[in-house]
Amino acid sequence: MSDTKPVDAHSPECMKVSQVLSRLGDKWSVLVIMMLRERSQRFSELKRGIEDISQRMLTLTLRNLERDGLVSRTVTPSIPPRVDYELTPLGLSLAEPVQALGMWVFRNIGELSAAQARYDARERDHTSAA
Amino acid sequence: MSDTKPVDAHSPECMKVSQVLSRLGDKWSVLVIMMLRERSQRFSELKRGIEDISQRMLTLTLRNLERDGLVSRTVTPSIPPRVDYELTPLGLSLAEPVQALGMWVFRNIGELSAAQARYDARERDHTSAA
DNA sequence: CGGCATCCAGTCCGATACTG
DNA sequence: CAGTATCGGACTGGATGCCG
Repeated sequence: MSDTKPVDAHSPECMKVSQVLSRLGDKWSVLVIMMLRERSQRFSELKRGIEDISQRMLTLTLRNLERDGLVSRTVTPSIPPRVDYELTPLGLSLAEPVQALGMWVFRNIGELSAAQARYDARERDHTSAA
Repeated sequence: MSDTKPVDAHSPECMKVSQVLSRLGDKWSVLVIMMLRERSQRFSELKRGIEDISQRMLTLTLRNLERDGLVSRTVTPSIPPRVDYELTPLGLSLAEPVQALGMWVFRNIGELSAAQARYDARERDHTSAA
């Protein structure tokens, strides 16, 4: 890219980037993507895999991902019904940069936590030094 | 990479990843990071650069980034006061994977929009076919 | 100029209950 | 098993006004 003048926050492109970023930033999307990266899974597998996600939020998250074309939904009309979710090629390709970001965080957890601790400590000083 | 068993959603690492992701997912953080990627900037430069950000949100966003050690804040006690913000090395290194993600979105805007349009069209059918 | 405090609307998300 | 509907609390983000 090498955009020398980088941010035109109003271009449709930037809007889309924000949009995707806020999807990824929601509470569960990335977790779901990461779970599906390995293999397609049923609704209840995902639910168990993530544990403290509510049924409602899992449904909503999957719908959103589906809408973005990142996840596909396959209904098998048996009894009981069975629904499998899997990453589309698009979703799979997204998983890569997401993973890269995850690795960055992983590498820098220490720095991050230290910075936060420092900041909070300074905060406390200011507040208590009244 | 090549983690065969990827998601332990309850590990402190994953919590941190989520945390950072939701910071990036908030409305303005990425925009600010991208603006600072080029050069350090004053509060009002950032404000003008992003335009429809409110003063309040710019302040909050910067505080959060500062807390995470991604941005440093330099006060010059002149009159009128002057405050410069710049990416720390940590923030700069974060900008890379973020940029990668941005590029992914950029490359896939078409797919994304198409998928959304398709989904929404199907939605409308279902709803109107009542 | 930079920033905090207040107030308020909109949204997100969890708990619960019900359906095919 | 998978999903929808409803409600209520918490949080996010915008507008405004005041302060150093």
